Amino acid sequence: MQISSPAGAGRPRSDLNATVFAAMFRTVRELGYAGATMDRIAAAAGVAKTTIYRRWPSRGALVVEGLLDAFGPVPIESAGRAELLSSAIRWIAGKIGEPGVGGAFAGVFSDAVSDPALREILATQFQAPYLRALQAGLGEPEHRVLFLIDVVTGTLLHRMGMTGEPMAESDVDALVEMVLRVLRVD
Amino acid sequence: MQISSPAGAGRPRSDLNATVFAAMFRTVRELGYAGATMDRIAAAAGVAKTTIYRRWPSRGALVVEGLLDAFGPVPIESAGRAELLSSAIRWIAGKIGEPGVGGAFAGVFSDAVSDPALREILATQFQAPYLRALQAGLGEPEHRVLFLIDVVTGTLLHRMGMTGEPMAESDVDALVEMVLRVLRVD
DNA sequence: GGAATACGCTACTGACGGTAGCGTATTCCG
DNA sequence: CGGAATACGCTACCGTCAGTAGCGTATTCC
Repeated sequence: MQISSPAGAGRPRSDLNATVFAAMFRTVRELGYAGATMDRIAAAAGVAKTTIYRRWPSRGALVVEGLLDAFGPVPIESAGRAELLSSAIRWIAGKIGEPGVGGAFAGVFSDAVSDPALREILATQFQAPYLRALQAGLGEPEHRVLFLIDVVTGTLLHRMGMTGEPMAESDVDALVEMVLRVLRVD
Repeated sequence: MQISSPAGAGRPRSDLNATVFAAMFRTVRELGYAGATMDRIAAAAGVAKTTIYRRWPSRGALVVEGLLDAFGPVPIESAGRAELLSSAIRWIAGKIGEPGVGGAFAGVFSDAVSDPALREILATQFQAPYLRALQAGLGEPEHRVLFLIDVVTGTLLHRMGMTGEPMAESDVDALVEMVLRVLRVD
C-alpha cells in the first residue's frame, strides 16, 4: 500500500507517517472529508505535498493506511462466538465514533464507489484482514461473514454519512442484538 | 427540488424531464457514476448543459429527482406488518438491481457524505416520504423506522458500492429474515 | 408586435487530484 | 574525502469537472 523505498544507499525516509496520519485525521475532523484536500493535509503536516505522493499513490491509499493504523487488529480474545461478535461490532462502532476517524471512514468508502482502484485497496488491505479474523474466530463460512460485514459496516456508515454523526449507543445496542440473533438461529 | 419556472407569459419549458432522467441512468450504467458527468449526461440527452442547470440546481438534485421518478411511492398495500416490511425491502432491493439505478443510488449517497446541501435534499425529498409511509404502515416510532432504514439501505448500498453489483437474492432473503425477526421481538 | 421566457452555444472560473523538474539535504560506501 | 543514491521542499503545471455568464435565437401569451 505504501510505495516501497528502493533498497541501497541514499537518504533514508524521514519518520513522518504518524505526523501525516495525525494531520489527515485532524483536517478531516476540522474541515470534513471534502475539505481535507491533499494541499491542506500536507500543510497541516508541515510537509510538501509531493512528499506525500512519494509514499502513497493516492489520497485514498493514504486514508486507508491511516485507518489501518488507527484501527489496529480486530479484538479476538473473547470467550464465545457471541461475545466475539458483539465486541467486534462495538469496537468498530467505537472507532468510527472517534473524531475524524468516522469522517475518513465514510469518506473513503464513498470515494470507492466511483474508484475501482481504491475499491481494490479497501477490499484487500482493509476488509480482508478483518474478514479472515472474524471468519476464524466465528467459525462461519466466508459468505456469511461477508454478509455480516455488509450489515454492520453498511449500517454504521450510512448513519455516519447521512447525519455526519456516529450512531448513538442505544442504536449500536440494537444493532448488536439484531446481529446476535442472526448468529444464534441457524 | 426542481427550479420552478416564473409564472406569466414566455416560452414554456420543453417536456424533457423524462429524456434527461433516462439519459442520466443510461450514462451511469455505461460509464459508472463518476463517468456520468454533466457534460456527458447533457450530450446523451441531446440537450445543452445550461438547460439542465436551469431546472436543477446541481447534479445531485437531478439524480435525486431521477431516483424519485424511478422509485415511485413505496408499496403499502400489504396485509400485515411483516408482509409490508418484507415487500418494502424487496422493492428497494429490486429497484437498486435495475441497471443504472443502483449506481446512481450509491453514487448520490456517496456524494452526500461530503455535501451537506445534497444531504439535506436527500433527507427531505427522498428519505422523508418513505420514512413517513413506513412509519404509518408499520405503526412503529420514528426512531425505530430510522434505524431500520439505516440497516436496510446501508446494507444494500454498502454491497453495491463495494462490489459494483447489487446484492444477490439469497442475501436479500437473509436481510429480510433478519429484519423481520427484529420486528417480531419487542 | 412586444414582453417574457426557454433553449443552445461558447467560453470561462475555481477547485482539486496528481505530476514534472529542479535545487538542496542526508545517508552509505569505497 | 568524494561520489552515488535517495529524500525532501518548492514552484509550476496539466486535465477534469461542477457550475456560471452572456449572447443570439426560438416560442409562447397578450
